[in-house]
Amino acid sequence: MDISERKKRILRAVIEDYIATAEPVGSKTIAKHAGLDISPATIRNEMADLEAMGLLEQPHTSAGRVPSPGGYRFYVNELMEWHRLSIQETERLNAALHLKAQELDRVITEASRVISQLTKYPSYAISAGPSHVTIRRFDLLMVERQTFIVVVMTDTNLVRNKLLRLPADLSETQIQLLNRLLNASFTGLTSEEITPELMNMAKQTAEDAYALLAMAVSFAIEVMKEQGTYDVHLSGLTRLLEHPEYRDLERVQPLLSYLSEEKALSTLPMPDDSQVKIYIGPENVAGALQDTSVVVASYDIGDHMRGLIGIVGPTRMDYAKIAARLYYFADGLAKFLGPGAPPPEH
Amino acid sequence: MDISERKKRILRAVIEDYIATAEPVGSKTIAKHAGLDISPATIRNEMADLEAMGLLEQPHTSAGRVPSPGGYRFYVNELMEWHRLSIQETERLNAALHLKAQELDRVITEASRVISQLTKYPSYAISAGPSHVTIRRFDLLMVERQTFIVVVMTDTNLVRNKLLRLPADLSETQIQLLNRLLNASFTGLTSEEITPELMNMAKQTAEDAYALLAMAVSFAIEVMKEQGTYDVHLSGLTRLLEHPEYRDLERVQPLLSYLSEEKALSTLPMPDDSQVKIYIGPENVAGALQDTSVVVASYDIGDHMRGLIGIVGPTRMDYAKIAARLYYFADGLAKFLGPGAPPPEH
DNA sequence: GTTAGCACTCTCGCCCCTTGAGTGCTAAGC
DNA sequence: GCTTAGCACTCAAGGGGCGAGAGTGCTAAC
Repeated sequence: MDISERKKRILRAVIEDYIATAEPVGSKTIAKHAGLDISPATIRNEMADLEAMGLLEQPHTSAGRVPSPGGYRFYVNELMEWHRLSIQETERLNAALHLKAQELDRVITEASRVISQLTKYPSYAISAGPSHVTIRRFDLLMVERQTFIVVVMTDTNLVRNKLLRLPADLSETQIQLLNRLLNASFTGLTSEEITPELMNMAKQTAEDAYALLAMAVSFAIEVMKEQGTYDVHLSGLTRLLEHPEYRDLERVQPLLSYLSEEKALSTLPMPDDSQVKIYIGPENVAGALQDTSVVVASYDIGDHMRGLIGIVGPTRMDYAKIAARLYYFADGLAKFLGPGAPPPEH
Repeated sequence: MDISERKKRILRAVIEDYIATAEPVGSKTIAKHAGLDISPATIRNEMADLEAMGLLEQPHTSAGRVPSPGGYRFYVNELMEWHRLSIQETERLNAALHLKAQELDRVITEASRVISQLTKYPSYAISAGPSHVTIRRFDLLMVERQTFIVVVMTDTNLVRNKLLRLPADLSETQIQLLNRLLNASFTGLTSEEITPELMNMAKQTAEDAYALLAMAVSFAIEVMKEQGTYDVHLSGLTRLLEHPEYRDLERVQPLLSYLSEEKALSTLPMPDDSQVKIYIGPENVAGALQDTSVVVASYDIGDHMRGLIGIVGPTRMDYAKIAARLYYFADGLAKFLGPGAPPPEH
C-alpha cells in the first residue's frame, strides 16, 4: 500500500489511542500527540483520506474515527512494534508456566486457563495429535476368570488401558500366547493398516481366544484414533463481558453461544505454519467471529505433535502485547513438552 | 402454616401464572382463572394478606404480585403437583440416556450437556467418589531399559497406568519380585494406611529397586486420592441468557463469573441424602446464588459411589417439571451406571 | 500545503408528558 | 360480615422535544 509517512503516523496514533480508550478518536486528540506538530484541520484532511482508503471508519458523521479491520491489518503488518515483555511480565509468564507434570490434556487445560487469566480474554487450546500413530507394545493381564486388562503403549509414549470382561475362560498360557501374537502382529501398524484380512489371519491362529484379541485390537485402534484427533479446550469465556464492546447483551450473546458449543471450537482458526497468527474480524471464516479477532500461537511438541494456544476478543485489542505474550508462552510450552523436554518429574 | 384453602388456590394461581409469563400477576388475571368464582377486589384483599405473610412480593406499588422465595418454598412443599412426564418426554430422556459406554467422567460430562439441553438451564454434574478406595492389583511392566509401566487397579474396578522412566537397570526377575512385593504388601490398603513405616519395611526387602517401588506406590496413592475427590462439570452456561430475568447484563455477569470459576463449582449444593432437592434463592449459601434456584438429583452408582446432577436457574422456574425430569434422568443414570449395571459394551 | 473559522450533523442525556396497568380504600349489596 | 363495584392514586415505561457537546467538512486566508 502506497501511503505517506505522515499518514502512517496518524493511523498509528488513532489505532493506539483507540486500543487504549475504546472511544472514537478525534482530530484534536491526535494533534495533542507528542511528535506530531500539525493542526487538527490538517489531521482531519489526512483522516478523510485514510477513511477513503478503507483504513478508518466513522461510527456516525459527528463522531471520531475508529480503525476498520483493514486498518488493524495494516497496523499489524507494517506499523506495530512487537511488544517487548517487561521483566515482571516474563516472570509472571514463567510462574504460570510452572505447570505440574501431568497428562498432556491437563497441561492443555491449565495453559488455557492461565493464558485467559493473563490476557483477560477467553482462551482456547488445542493439541493436535500426529497423523500416524502406531502401537508399540501390548500387555494383556488377567485379573480373574473372565476379567482382563489390556494395556497398550503407542509410539508417542502414551499408555492407555481398559478393563475387559468377557465370558471366556482362558489359561495363563493362552494369555501369554495371545500377548505374543498381539505384539508380533499388531505393533508398528497405523489404524488403517489393521485390515479385515489381518484380523482373519489372527483368527486362524488364536481361535479360542479370538474374542479377547479382537477386543484388545479394537481398543488399540480407538487409542490410535483418539491420538490423531484434536482435543480442544476453552477457558475464561465470561471474560468477554469485562470488555466495553460487549457491554451490550445483544452483541455478546451470539458470540458466547457460539463459543460454548463444543463443535464450534473446531472451527476456530488452527494455522499449521508460523508461530503467531492474527485473524482480524472478517478474516475469520466463522460467522459469529466477524467482529472479533483471534490471536493464536502454535508450537511444536515433538513426535510430530503440535499444539495451539490462542485467545478470542474484540477487534480492538492490544495486538502487540497479546501476540508477544502468546509467543512467549507457546515457546515455553514447547520447551516444556517438546522433543528435548526432560522426563516428567515425580 | 395456617392458611385458608382459598388463599392457597390464589397463591398457586399466581405462582403458576408467573412461572409461565415472567410478568407480575394482577388480580384481574387471577379472577379470570377457571375455578375461582370471585371478584378481583376480593382477590386483592387476599393477595394483600399473602403479601403480609411473606409469600408474595410487589416489585413496586402499581405492579402485580410476584412470588417471594418463601412463596416458592411453600408452593414446592405443599401446593405443587409433581409433574408426570408425557410419553414424548420420557422418550426424549430415554434417547438422551443412550450414552455410549465410556469412561465415567465422559458419561458425567455428556449427561450434564444433555440435561442442560433438555431443561434450557446450565447444568452441573458431580461424581463423588467413595471415601475408602484400595488398590486391588498392581502390574509392573518393563518396556525397555529404564522405562517401565505401572498399572494399578482399584477395588472400584478402575484401571490406571503411568509410564515411568528412571535410571535403574533391573532384570526381569527383579521386576517380578517387585511385582509380587507390591501385590503382597500394598493391596487392600487405603492411602492413609500406607505409612512411612510400611515403606521402610519395603525398603529393606527391595533395596536395589526401591526407587521404582516408591514411584509405583506413590502413583497408587495418587490414583486413590483422585478417586476420592469430587469431579465437577458444568455445561450450558450461556443458556442463562435465554431467560428474561437475565436480559440485564449487570445481573448475569456476577452469576456467569461465579459459575465459570472452577472452584466455585464445589460450593454448589451437594446433598447427600434424598433424591431431588430444591434450593430456592437465599436458601443457597453461595452469595452469587441468592437470586437463583438450584434443583439437584442424586443417585447411587454402586461401590459406595454417588452422583449428582443439577441445574441452576432463576427462582422463577417450573419446579414441578424440572424436578421430575431430573428425577427420571438420575434414575436412568443409576440404572446405567449402578450396582446391577451390565458391563460396558464394545 | 497548512490552518483558522464556522456552519452543520449527530449522539446522548435530560425532562416532561401521557398511557396503562394495578392497587387500596370506601361504601353499598347480599 | 364477607363480597363487590367504583374511584382516586401510584408508578413504570415509552415517546417527543430540547440543549449540550464533540467532531466533522468546507471555505478562505496565510
